[in-house]
Amino acid sequence: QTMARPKEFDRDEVLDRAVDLFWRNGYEATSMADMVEALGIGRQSLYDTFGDKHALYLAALDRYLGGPGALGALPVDVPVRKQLRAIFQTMVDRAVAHPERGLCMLGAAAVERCAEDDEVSKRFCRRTHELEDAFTRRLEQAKADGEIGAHHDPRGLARYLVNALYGLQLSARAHPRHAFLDPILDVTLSVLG
Amino acid sequence: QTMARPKEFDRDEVLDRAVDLFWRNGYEATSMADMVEALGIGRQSLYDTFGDKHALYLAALDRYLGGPGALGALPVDVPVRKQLRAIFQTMVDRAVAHPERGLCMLGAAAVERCAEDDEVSKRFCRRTHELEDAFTRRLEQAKADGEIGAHHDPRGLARYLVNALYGLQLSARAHPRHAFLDPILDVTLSVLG
DNA sequence: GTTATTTTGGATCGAATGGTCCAGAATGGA
DNA sequence: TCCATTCTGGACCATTCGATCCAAAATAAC
Repeated sequence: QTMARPKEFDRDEVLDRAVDLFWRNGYEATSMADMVEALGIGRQSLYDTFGDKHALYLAALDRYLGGPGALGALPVDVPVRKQLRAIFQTMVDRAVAHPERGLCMLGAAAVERCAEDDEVSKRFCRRTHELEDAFTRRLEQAKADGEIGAHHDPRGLARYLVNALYGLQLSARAHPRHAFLDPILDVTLSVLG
Repeated sequence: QTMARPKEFDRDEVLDRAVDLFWRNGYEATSMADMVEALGIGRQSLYDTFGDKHALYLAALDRYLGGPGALGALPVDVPVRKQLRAIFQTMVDRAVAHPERGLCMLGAAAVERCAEDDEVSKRFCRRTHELEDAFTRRLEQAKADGEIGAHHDPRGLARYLVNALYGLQLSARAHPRHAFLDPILDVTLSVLG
């Protein structure tokens, strides 16, 4: 077989720009014309590479989930309070640094499209679960190590933390400033005692 | 002047249906054709009464804010813990009862349109402030009454509560079930001591 | 060099969009 | 009764949407 003409663009590079655009403007508000312009590739190349708009959106969402939205590891050799504080602080820092895009592309996707898009819904539920499980495991370890009191319920605590993290998504949109968001973290993490 | 032919529909009734549609599908995903069909009035009547789509959206949003999304009073003669628990529980109950529409129309509006719509942004910031102030005032009173410990910071606590409330918006979308959401409330409210 | 295959981007498609026009129906005042 | 005014709903408009077509350019295998 012949290899013919090679692509003139890098797929992942283009996808990153698509992530940025969808992240900032959402699905419906982003037209394929906007995409062609922002991606800097031809219309036909775009359709050939990614399929239709919906497929491009899912590809961008998955790229986000494996990149900026990736689930960091939770090593057990770090004090749990410091660790959780760092995770939350990172989220706040990102929200303050990029107020124009929401805190989390997946969260925005869930709000906009969960009702009409099972693929988005599936990813959102899956990621919510992963997040909850990661927190739960870490908190169980912390409980076993005596880092947190024995009266704590790791699973409930984990859900609580995920909920707080989700709350930051909206709080950050109202006030993307450290002076507003940091005190929320203090109270949120104070339940660990 | 003559009065001519009276309208055949009730403005608020129609607006309620518009709220329901925008609430469920968002702004971009709702077409004016959908609106005409769902509202049961003629296209021209719709435009004559509310102006264009954007104006209709803002009218619906304001109707929501004065109706289902209205800020309840926070009387000081009710135990503050029971009061807050009731507020949060009401939100959860509503989310469980209507999983197809998000927890709060304003929250969805903020996520979808804040970046490109100053009017929406303004309403979201204003309401966030109102909510925070209402909680703050109630918590200050509770502190003065000795209902909560003297070490608490009412303002920080209020922001924390608003953040938790916002978090429910997303948590409820992932799992609109009491078994999942109720434990979150327990932990959230446990910071009051 | 020739050829087969692929990329590329402009042209273009039908459908859907938000919005307007207009003729006719319905009403209250004279 | 007649008229002025308003409401109503179908027809209609220009634009934009997502998506496709097609001819020209570019490349690897032969």
